[in-house]
Amino acid sequence: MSTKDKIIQTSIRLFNQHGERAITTNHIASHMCISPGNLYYHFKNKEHIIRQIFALYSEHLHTQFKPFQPNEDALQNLVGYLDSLFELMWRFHFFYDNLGDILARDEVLKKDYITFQSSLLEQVEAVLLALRAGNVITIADDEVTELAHMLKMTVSFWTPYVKARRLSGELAQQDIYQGILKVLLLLKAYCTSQSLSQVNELRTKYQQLASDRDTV
Amino acid sequence: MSTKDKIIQTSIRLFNQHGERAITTNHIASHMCISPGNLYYHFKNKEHIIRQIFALYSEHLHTQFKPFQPNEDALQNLVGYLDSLFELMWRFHFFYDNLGDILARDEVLKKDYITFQSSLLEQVEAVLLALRAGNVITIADDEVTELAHMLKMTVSFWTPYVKARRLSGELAQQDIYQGILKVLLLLKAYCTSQSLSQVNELRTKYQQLASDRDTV
DNA sequence: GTCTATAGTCAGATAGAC
DNA sequence: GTCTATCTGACTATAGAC
Repeated sequence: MSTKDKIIQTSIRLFNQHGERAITTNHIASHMCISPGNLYYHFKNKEHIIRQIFALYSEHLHTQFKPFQPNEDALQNLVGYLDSLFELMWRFHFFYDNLGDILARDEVLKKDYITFQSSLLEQVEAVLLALRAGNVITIADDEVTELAHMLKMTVSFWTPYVKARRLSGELAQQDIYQGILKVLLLLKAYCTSQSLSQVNELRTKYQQLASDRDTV
Repeated sequence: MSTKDKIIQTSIRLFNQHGERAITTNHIASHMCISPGNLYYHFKNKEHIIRQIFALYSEHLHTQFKPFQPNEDALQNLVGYLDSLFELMWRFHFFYDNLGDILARDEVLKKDYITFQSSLLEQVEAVLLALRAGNVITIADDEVTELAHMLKMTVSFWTPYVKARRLSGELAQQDIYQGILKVLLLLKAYCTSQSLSQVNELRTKYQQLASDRDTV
């Protein structure tokens, strides 16, 4: 792996562990056993490191989330979608721990973020409409956007919500499953009578995956 | 107003406007036209200012949220509860913009926060049970806690969610009403057939209050 | 209680040798 | 590409006069 890539990977790990604000460029360099000067050879400054991480984040999201194929099972597609989404939240949750602060310091990143979130909203709306077309949920047109926002907010802020409620900040895989359960809770309210039992089975599955802890 | 109180009020205002990280003790002092030395006469450091603000926040929450009286209209009580909650979120939203960071820097505050959130969760659960007792909602016992978490998360992170999606960070009263609508969306899914029309009326009311903008 | 002046600290970033 | 050495700037906090 190139030094540049190592800087990115180390930064992601340290940011997630200790928070973006607590980790300085010196910390990143010393964790990699390189000099601060070397780090600055590869990146103009800390903002540029974060921009690069954000690029990975949005790239991952765009490659993972293909639109549903009409002939596929809508519910099964949803499960894959959720898993990828929360995998992403797991890898980049530091970003949402400090979202306001990170965006306030970098106008360029903020613009990219807003653009990206707009397109993400449309994707989520498309998923909801596909679920409706597949008879998985029933939802009025004028509630689609509102539910999409709720889903997006839940996925974004679930990890900060969990982390804030425990003393040692470390996140576990189980916490992510709890978040998936919250998404399913949101969807459950819109399920058709045919899909309700399937969604309940899904919830049971994730409850088992999450059950190593008694949190939440 | 005492200098000490003015420091608190000015801090809240500046934190909400520009973010807690961006505002230094020097900013606070110079905005009040007092010296940094004077500020440090009244507060040991910035952490202590934030602790004091958190004390106001939790005090407000505890005084505003009386338990329901059994003979009162449960739905009407809920509306008052929501208004107070979002008033609080309006006044202290800077806290949730940077929650992870603020708590990571102050162990004492973090412990207080966790304790407070625990008791808040119980309050929300009590409200849900009261709504069920008042035939406003139907909900299974094992979903009460999960829904309470969703409500709490929504109220906490609605403002950061909104702020992150616009370039000028200023929040408007309408944004708060959009948040109330999200809470009502969550509850609507659990409404009884008797209460559904009332909740829909409530949603219409808040939609009008929020309609000066086309956001969300 | 309030001021001025300043010490201490540290993150962010650069210059120039190798 | 990488290092050492160093600088700048900003923020926190204190000392001592008024």
